[in-house]
Amino acid sequence: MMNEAQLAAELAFQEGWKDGGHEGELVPRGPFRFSAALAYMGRSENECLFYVDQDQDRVCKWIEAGGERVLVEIFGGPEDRTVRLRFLDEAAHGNPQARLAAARYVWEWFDLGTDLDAFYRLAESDLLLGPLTQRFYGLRCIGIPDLFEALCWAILGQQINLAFAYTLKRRFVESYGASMARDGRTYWTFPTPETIAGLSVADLTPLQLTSKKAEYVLETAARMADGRLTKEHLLSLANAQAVERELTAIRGIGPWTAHYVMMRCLRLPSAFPAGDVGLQNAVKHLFGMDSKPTPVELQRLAAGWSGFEAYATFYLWRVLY
DNA sequence: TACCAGGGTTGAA
DNA sequence: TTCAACCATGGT
Repeated sequence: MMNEAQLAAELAFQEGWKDGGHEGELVPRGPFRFSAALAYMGRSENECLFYVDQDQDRVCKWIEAGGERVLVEIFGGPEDRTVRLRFLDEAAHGNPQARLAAARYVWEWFDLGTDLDAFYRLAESDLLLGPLTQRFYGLRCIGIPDLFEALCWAILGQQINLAFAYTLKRRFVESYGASMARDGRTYWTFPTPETIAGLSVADLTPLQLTSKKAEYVLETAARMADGRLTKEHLLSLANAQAVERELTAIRGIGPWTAHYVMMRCLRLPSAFPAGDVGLQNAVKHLFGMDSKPTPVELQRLAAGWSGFEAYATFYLWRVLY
């Protein structure tokens, strides 16, 4: 069952998606620049779940969605303001279902259903955010639509630098994900909860996960594999507090991880990883402070961002990463 | 070589 | 309820 917000989101997608057979176009709501998305996506050379082409004008991904796997090339439309998809599998050309699933995935991934104007209006009078919305105009909060992938990525990235987090993800994906070779490239999909749930700590520690992280990932996989934890259930909860409670009840998922996933997967606008080191460093940098702001100081700043904390966080991160 | 990194759990006070 | 100790390992 969809709630009201989910229904509105679905209608916006259907309005925005123009299926043209072997190609298609997504028309976002409100301000958007494809190049801003791509600049963010190309930040790590070590990304293993999609390719950003060297001339930086397109991204290719083997998308797994709605029971379909589709190889898609994603590039900018007229004036950088829409997203165009090219389906590289001939099978997809005769399969509207697969094209729809892939388009829906990209719509969510790029957060094309959010009207940024509301965020920009709020940022106008904000000392910190105002300049950022001009600098990164049209940037969407690039997400992680798959819940298991989002949770694993957040857990893997706990308390380590981003470069090493990417290395861990690559090892994890290349050890237990599915792959397909095409045009000299290997495309990977993220491991399924079912696959990971069948492993033990000893299978994961050789990848350089700490044994704690291995336990956390296995526990998360087990819960998703047997249906105790689903994205649909989390989305059906009444409010962000309830989602946070549900997530932090899982060993290895604290407030930071919960809010990170609420922000990048569940798309809750008020998600806010207040203890995040990157967030603290961004504020320190922008204000020219001698030391990082405390979580309390950060919360005070964020009081003016009510309802847009997630976007504020993403724009602040963009300053450093 | 220290110190830090897009944290979390545990157990004592 | 709060807080320090501990976890462990690559990057700089």
